[in-house]
Parts: sequence; C-alpha cells; structure tokens
Amino acid sequence: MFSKACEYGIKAAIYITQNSLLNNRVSLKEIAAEIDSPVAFTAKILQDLARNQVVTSIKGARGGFEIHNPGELKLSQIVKAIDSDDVYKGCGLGLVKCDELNPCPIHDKFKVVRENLKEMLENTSLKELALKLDDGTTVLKI
Amino acid sequence: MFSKACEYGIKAAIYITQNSLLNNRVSLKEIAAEIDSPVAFTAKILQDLARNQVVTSIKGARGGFEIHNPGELKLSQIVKAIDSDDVYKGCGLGLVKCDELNPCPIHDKFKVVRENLKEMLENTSLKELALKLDDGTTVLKI
DNA sequence: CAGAAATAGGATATAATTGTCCGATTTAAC
DNA sequence: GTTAAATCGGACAATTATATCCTATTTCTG
Ligand code: FES
Ligand code: FES
Repeated sequence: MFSKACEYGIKAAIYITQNSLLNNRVSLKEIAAEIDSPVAFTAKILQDLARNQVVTSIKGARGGFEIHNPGELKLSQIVKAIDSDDVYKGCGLGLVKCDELNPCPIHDKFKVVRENLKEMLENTSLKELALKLDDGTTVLKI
Repeated sequence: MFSKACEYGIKAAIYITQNSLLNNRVSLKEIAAEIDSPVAFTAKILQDLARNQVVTSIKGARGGFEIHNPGELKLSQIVKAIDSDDVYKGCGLGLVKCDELNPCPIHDKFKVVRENLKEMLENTSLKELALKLDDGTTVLKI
C-alpha cells in the first residue's frame, strides 16, 4: 500500500508528535531506534518531511525534530509528501489519470475503496495517533 | 496500490476473459497491444498467472491464452498470485503482522479501509469486469 | 574559543522491480 | 516432414527504491 519510506515517515512523525506534546525534542538516532528503521534512510525521509513543513528540524547540539501542529497535521500530508497522492487519487489499474469519462473496468468499485482511504488519511491527525501510543494501546515496532 | 506487474496482470486477465466469453483465444502480442504493456514483461506475468491456474496457456501455432471460469475468478486471486495478499491483509505501517493484540497506531482506521478493499477484491469477478468492456463503458488503455 | 553533538546533503552501494533479448520447445497447417 | 507461429524460460539490462557512508555545517556547552 505505502512505500517503506512512507511507513517510516508516518511512524517517525507519530513518535515525534508524542514527544512534542510533552515539549520533548527528539533526535534522529532516538527516532530510528523507537520505530526500528535504518538511521541514515530515516534521516533522508525526515529531511523530506522538514522541506514539506511537516516536521521542524533543529540543527546543532541538542538539536532534533519537533512537530508544532500535530492536531492539524493529517496522514494525507505525509503520504502526499513522500509517496505522492496517487495512492488515494490515482487509477487502480495505472491509467495515467482516473477519468470519470474514460474509466477503467474497476473504476466504480475501486473508487469507493480509494475514497474511503482518502477520507481516512485526510481525517486522521498525528495528534490522535500519538495519544494512542501514550495509552499503550498501540505500538510502533514489534 | 498495486505493482505494475499486478496492474498488467489484471488488465490482461480482463481482456482474455472478454475474448474467452466469445470462445476467442488471444495471443500475447494481441494482449500486450490491447492493454498497452511491454510484451516480454507481460509474458512473464501471464506465465505466473498460468502457474497459478488463473489463465490457461496453449503453446504452439494458434496458441494463446484463455480463461475458463471467469465468473468464479476474483480479483483477489490475481492480486494474491502477483503481489501477495499483503495489500489487503498486512499492516498499513509494515509491522511484520497485523496483530489485534499489538496493533499499530493506524490499525483501527486502516483495518476498515483494508477490509473494504478485501471485500471488493474478493467479490469482483473477471466476468463482470469483462462485460463492462463489452458495453464500451470502460477502457483498458488511454 | 574549542570541542562535542547534532542535522544536511552529496556520493555511493545494494536490492527489488520493471523491462528486454534470445534460444528452446510445442503445435498447427501445409 | 517442414515450416511457421506461438509460449516457455533463462539470462541480462535498466530503473527505481532502499540503505549506507562520509564530510560539511550548525549550535550548544564548557
Ligand atoms: S479510471 Fe481506474 S480507478 Fe478510475
Ligand atoms: S497492526 Fe498495523 S494495520 Fe493492523
């Protein structure tokens, strides 16, 4: 469904959010350890998310990553930044564009699923996901 | 969502079905032309689908591909054969297994979308998709 | 100011996916 | 039987995704 980069990006963002809600800035190393991802690859993804204003990066000693508006940040913004919005907007059979006027054979049925995914991604905030981590009701790794 | 291989596989299967319903065996070259896919790559995918009893291949002159039970064949069987069933069964954040007892933060919401996709794939037959092609209401390429 | 800790970013390496090529084999048609 | 048309299958090539390494830069701390 999502690329590895996107999976890491979402998990990282949730972990950063969990800590930012406590005014706790976190480092790349800590993030990678907590979400069980390759450190340098995660660095690239976080740079990408920083360029897209999803996370804020602070350089230098005691630097790290923060997220300032986790209540407003939706999963869709992360997916779009990393994977493009094709997964929740594109044609399921890879036609260049999902076009109502020239639909592919699965269009009608696929559209429902895709809209469902789109709604979910657009209505799920980082904050609510981070709160479930606090609960201990969910996990970011094994 | 699906891999290129899977997209080609689905389109090929629909096109073969459309022709098999008319007792019309189709060749690799014709299939690739009709779904706008690379010929040799499509060959590999059809071999795979033949090994998985989705399509029947006939070798030799006047050979080609057929599908014998398009009413019973569901999209899920094609997706599973080519991409594995991870896309409609696996964890959205890439945890090794989607485990109700140790769910990831998006589990509750993602599960709904994924089940929706699963139902769709399991309840959509090649035959019904091929009939929409006959209609002219849908297309397999541009 | 010097040193340490941290991100940024370019270059490179590896793996997976996508795509191509070609000879072997099968089968129909003449 | 010979030939032509077709799939099969192995090897290869190109591209993209994933992952690593190293140096530069920034900034806190002492
Ligand atoms: S055209 Fe394929 S999903 Fe809309
Ligand atoms: S554990 Fe991630 S979707 Fe179920």
